[in-house]
Amino acid sequence: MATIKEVAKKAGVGIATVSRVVNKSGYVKEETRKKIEEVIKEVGYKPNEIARSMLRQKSHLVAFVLPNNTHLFFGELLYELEQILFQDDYKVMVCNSSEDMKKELEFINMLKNNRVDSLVLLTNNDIEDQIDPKLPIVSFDRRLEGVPYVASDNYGGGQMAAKLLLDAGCKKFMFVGDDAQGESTPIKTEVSKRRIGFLEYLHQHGIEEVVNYEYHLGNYLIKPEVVSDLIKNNLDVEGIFAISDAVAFAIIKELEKRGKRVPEDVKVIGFDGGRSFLNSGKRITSIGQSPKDIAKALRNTITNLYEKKEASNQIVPIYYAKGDTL
Amino acid sequence: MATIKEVAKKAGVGIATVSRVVNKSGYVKEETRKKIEEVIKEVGYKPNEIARSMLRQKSHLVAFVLPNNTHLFFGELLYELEQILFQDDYKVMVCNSSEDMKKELEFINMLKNNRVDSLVLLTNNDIEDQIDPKLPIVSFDRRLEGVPYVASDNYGGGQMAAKLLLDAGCKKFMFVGDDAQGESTPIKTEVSKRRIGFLEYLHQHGIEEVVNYEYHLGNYLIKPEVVSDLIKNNLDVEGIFAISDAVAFAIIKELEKRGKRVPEDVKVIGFDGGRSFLNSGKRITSIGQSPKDIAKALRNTITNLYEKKEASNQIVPIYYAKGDTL
DNA sequence: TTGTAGGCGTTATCAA
DNA sequence: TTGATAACGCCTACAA
Repeated sequence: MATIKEVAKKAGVGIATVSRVVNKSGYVKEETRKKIEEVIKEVGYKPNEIARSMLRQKSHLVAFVLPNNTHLFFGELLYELEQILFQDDYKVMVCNSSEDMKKELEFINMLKNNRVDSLVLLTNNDIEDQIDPKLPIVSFDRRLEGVPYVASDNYGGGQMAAKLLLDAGCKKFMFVGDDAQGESTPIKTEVSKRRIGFLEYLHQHGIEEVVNYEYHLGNYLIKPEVVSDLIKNNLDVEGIFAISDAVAFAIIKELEKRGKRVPEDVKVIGFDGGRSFLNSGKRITSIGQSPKDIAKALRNTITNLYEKKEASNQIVPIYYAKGDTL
Repeated sequence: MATIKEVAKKAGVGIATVSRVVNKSGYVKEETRKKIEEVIKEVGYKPNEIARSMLRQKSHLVAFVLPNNTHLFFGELLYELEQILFQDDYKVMVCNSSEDMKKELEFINMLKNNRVDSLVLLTNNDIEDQIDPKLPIVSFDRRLEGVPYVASDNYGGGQMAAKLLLDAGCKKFMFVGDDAQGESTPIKTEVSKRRIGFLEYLHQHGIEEVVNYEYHLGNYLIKPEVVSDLIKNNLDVEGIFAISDAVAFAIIKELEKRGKRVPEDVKVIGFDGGRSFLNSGKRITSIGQSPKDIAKALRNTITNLYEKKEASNQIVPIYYAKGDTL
């Protein structure tokens, strides 16, 4: 790779002049510019971004630490984030933690060394006290002391689900989720607010008794046996809100296996937007999160953090994704 | 961020000594080492990887240019590649081109500037003559003049599909794919070999007449009308090989809509491994590609390219992914 | 309008 | 055993 020095020598000028041409800064005689541009084209010179990074103390790199980019919603988020940051000339490093906290910390460390401009963190681990709030971290769907965050309007989504089921005439309700609120871990992700919004809305509308099923967090999967038992023991439920489309899907399958019709006998609402299960025949009615809007919010938060040195949190609106299960 | 200089000053030594401690190179008196290590911990010093990159002329960065990381198979490949390169301390930059050739070229350019150690390219565009073979590029499922490549054994996969359908007793066959061999574009991706392997195997076994349907490439999607017409006009076909699970899925749905039973009346084989359609009720029988093995092959090719300065191509074995449609 | 020189944070070489 | 010092490639005062 040609360097600025070689270009300068070949053009018979000083490196500063070449730099001026490359960066279109300062005055350069037209003739000199022409000459230099010729040489640049000839040798295929491109400024070395690493050297620039060092000088500017800015790498134009953003890291995205997430559990797994093959999870559809996370993948979408990665995609949109990359797309939007591309416009600002940022590159995105993917960092799959596979939910492993040790790996998350390793990433955070590596990134510190790499002087990444910003790190977007998506984690469910008990990592809070290991994070230095001075690092340029932005968290998604999770509040961490001193770290700016972006989250979907999970609470509003829970309320919306409750309202929809209520308006559809349901009398008996159930929530199913793995947000692990409470006992097993001290973690409280923003996702828990789906449950809270749902329950509170129902309470406010006179519904006291709601089946609230909470299973252990892990890989975003729910075990078939668990679903089976759950449905078997609650065959009188008419409206179900599941914490994700994946859980909703599992529930619907089980309901149908037991002879219940969806949505005639039981109505089911998922969360994420229903895009994951387009192949399942039935489109899941869902509370949608927009990866694109979230990506935009993340971009803004990153920019704020970097340019204005101030934290700014953002709640991204959710939307009603009509499907066939309500 | 503390620098080596600050550490040196604080420890009352020269920077070279600190460097020796950090890199465990050269001799350092035990006492000095202790002192320096203390200071390092105290100020939280981490060597700046950017400065190191500049000196070493190596960035420890690999870029993966692909159409879209939300496409399941590509997402899996990204995931596995990231996992495997993580072991070697490489970071992976995602570069979604959205099939846009201009963007692909922009990425390649950016990466040149960023002195990325290697770039994995996955493209279906007519990009061949715009690529400088001197760049550290590794191509997946596509041969480009002078560029080392990794590909699945697409030809073998086509043969395997043919054998399976033949062994299952099918008499009349069809291939459906968007590999766009021929007319509309000069591109010939490795994926075309699925078709070729399939057809050649059948010919070799005395089957002359095979319905060979080729639709236009674009977004890896097949239009419902196209599938509908296709099936309507070929209701006597008994064995179908689709270029991807997505196409296979569309075909199966259409077949069932028209009262054909799968696999009783018509047998269908897809390509990719059937993982994308686990929710569709029926598991698609498929020729599987292993993202993990491909990632390993890519890693090896990258390493070869970098360390031995020589190109080495690799064909990754496919496997039989048994499902319900054969 | 142009060139020289200093510095970004490291590592490696060479004296001391 | 240790410490200056010269790179790595670039940008930006400051001088000329």
